[in-house]
Amino acid sequence: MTSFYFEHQKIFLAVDCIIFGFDDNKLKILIGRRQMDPGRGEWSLYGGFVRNDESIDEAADRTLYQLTGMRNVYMRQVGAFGSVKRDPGERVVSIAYYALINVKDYDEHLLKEHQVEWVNVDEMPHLYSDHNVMVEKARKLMRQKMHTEPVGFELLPDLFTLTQLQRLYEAVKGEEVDKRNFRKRIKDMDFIEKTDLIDKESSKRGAAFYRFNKKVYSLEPNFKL
Amino acid sequence: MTSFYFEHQKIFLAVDCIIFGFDDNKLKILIGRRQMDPGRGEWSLYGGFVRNDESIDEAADRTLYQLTGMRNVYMRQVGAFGSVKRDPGERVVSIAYYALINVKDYDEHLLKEHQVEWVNVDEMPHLYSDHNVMVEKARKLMRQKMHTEPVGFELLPDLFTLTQLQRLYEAVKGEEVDKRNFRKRIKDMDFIEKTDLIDKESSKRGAAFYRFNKKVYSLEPNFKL
DNA sequence: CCAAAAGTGTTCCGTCTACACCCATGG
DNA sequence: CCATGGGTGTAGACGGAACACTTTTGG
Repeated sequence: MTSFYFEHQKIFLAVDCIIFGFDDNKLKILIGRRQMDPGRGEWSLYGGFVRNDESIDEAADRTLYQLTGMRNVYMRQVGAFGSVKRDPGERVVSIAYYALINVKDYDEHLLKEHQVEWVNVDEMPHLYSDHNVMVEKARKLMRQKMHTEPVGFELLPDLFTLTQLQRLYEAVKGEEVDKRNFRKRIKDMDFIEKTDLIDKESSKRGAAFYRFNKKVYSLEPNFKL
Repeated sequence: MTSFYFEHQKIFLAVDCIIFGFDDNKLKILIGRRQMDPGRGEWSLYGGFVRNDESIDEAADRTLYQLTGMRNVYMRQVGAFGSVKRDPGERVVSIAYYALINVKDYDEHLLKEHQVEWVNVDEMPHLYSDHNVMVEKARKLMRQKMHTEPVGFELLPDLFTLTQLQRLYEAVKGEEVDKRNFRKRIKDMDFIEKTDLIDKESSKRGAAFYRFNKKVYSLEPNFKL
């Protein structure tokens, strides 16, 4: 009965990760020098092959874990990329995923171990194969998501100041936003809670730390920025 | 050198098509009874396997051509679906695509030949495997697209009346829209051109036929509905 | 003559945008 | 004492939503 399948061809299936981080008021992506042929030495996204005993989402999670040691990271599929000649070696179809992580959670040692670096999204070098296309599509999807769902907090520490949050949105949009209008919108969202804690790092006066309250959000999910 | 690849596993890769049509003021999808095991007899999207010598987009085009005999159809990727057990027979990862076609261009004979039917999107039966999930995601993406890019015309004849266009948007949104506001927005878009032709079919008075002018649109692509 | 769809503007309201000054503190 | 970032309200512009009547003609 299953012989039906075997008229057909199997194909290598990979995942590639576009890992976003936010640091120094800039949106960044984790990329590295490819350590294998073909394309050895070229800038590249981090990726891996999909195994037969795991879903594609699991393959993405596993690949991200290999690189960052992090689990339960916010990841979303960007899409499948399947030109015949996209990989110079073999025919490989790749499914791109983007991930949002807090740069501070990332173990610095791993940067060197895996030969990867945080690179500003606006200064992306030429990447291996079709990876630049993946990055652009990921940015587009992520930007959309950021304005309709509270996913930006994945890129920040648990405690953040409103200025940090604003800078994040500016980095994602690629343009400055008005401070008062921004804070007005924040006030309308009860799930962005002011804490008693004060950040003394970034200013002399000190800025209130805020926190995203997931439970409050789930009661009335109305996010708009 | 390429031996690097062969540590890894190959996987069956398929495409599934969500084919949208607009008829009788309803948004419809072309589905059929599965004619093969596993799942024989269940409602299902039309699909096919990706070959090693074609891109995934080409596989989608080819699959659509097999079913409809149509080329150069508007198609967009919905995403990859890759649970381990999504196909009861073998491990198959599938990439879903949605297509927009004009129902009138579709050869009725092919309906019977391939055992497929136009089914109202709001009355979708249970479909094989994860096909219902694919359909929902396709609807969501298509709805978004319809409001920001002039793709609705793919679902209509070359000549259409404003009422037809409005009914289409109502079907996609799932709610009625105001006739005057709708027509006001149309007037702002120079690439939706009134012709001298009159439709006498749908009303006694007769309604002006309009046409989408692709060239005018490309000069100043500002679509919003 | 009437049912059925085509066609046409104005007002209101809520939302978004622009905009400037005082505060607190570390150095 | 001053440089630096934190924090706050209002007015005007704009865009979207609501809304009703006249026209044409086939049957």
